[in-house]
Amino acid sequence: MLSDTNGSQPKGFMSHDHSGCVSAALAAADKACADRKVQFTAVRRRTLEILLEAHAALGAYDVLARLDADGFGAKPPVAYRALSFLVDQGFVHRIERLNAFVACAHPDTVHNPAFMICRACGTVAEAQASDGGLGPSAETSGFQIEQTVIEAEGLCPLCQDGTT
Amino acid sequence: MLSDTNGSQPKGFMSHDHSGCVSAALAAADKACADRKVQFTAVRRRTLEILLEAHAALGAYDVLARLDADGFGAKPPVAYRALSFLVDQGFVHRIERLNAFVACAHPDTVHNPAFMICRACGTVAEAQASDGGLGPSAETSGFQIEQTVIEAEGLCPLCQDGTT
DNA sequence: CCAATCCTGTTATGATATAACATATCACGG
DNA sequence: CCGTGATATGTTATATCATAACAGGATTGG
Repeated sequence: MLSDTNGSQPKGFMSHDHSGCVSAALAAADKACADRKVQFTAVRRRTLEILLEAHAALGAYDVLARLDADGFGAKPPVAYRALSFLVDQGFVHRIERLNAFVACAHPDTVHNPAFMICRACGTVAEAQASDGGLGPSAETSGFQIEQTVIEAEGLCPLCQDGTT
Repeated sequence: MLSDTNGSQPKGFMSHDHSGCVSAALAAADKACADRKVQFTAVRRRTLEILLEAHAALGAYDVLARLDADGFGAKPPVAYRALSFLVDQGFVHRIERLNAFVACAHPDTVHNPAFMICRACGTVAEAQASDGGLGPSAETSGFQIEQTVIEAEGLCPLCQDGTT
């Protein structure tokens, strides 16, 4: 199960002061939605906030439990729809490997995200991606790449000690 | 469903003579298992054969249905165990994006696979991967990469015409 | 040929995700 | 300010993907 509720998780893999970054990210999302004329409704805003606070990848049902606790609906579509909106807007990324969602670390810039997933502690760090070396193969075969998922699994610096 | 004993399914995205490649791959797996002293049992062999014949990514339950039809067990663990063995041995890859499995296109060489997935026809082509450009980020942060999933989604050459 | 190990198949359940529908809210032109 | 079409919410129900735990059977190696 993916869950993590405390308020000071590593970012990248370095600990950092996390106090202001939730509200900053929310404000940025507010602005982006206004610009794009899409509705940043209460569930959506709260869903993003949940992911920002967790500062970790959460499963849809983890998010759902929190939304439920806050008085939003308790049924899966409530969470999936909000998450899907946030992913579409680029505020959140889906981690295929974990069937989980994580708040975007660089919501303001267009980017092709890649992730490093610690198999011991579950922390997910976002990095800038390349095309995964697929460019040449794609060109040779005529495949038209629209999106590339890049997810590395391994051990984060903090887990390289005792952990197997 | 053994519909594809004919000789022209796409490989990569180019059609190719596919007639001998199933038995060749099975023979290679036979040998590899003998070398490694692991049991290449009937379910496992048939599971690999199913994926080779399909020459496409199949879900675990698709594989299971075929195994069932062949008189092997009909319950999920039967398929998941065989698939998990084949993945461990490197004969099959899991496509995270599709929750599906595909026979390895280069079973004899150690490789870091990457995939191109056509969103129109579902065909999956295997290519050689890089680390997805994560090397620098990983080094900076001290993350120790063990494995990288690289899956590109887009349109294969055959689907770039009328298809949405 | 016995025992340890590995493999198979089962029951049962858990975890993830979406379809389809009814109601509510919003955005905006009239 | 009100109607109307588009959008969002919440529900029921169900689909899809995956594994834990156990009993019995096959293999292998002494």
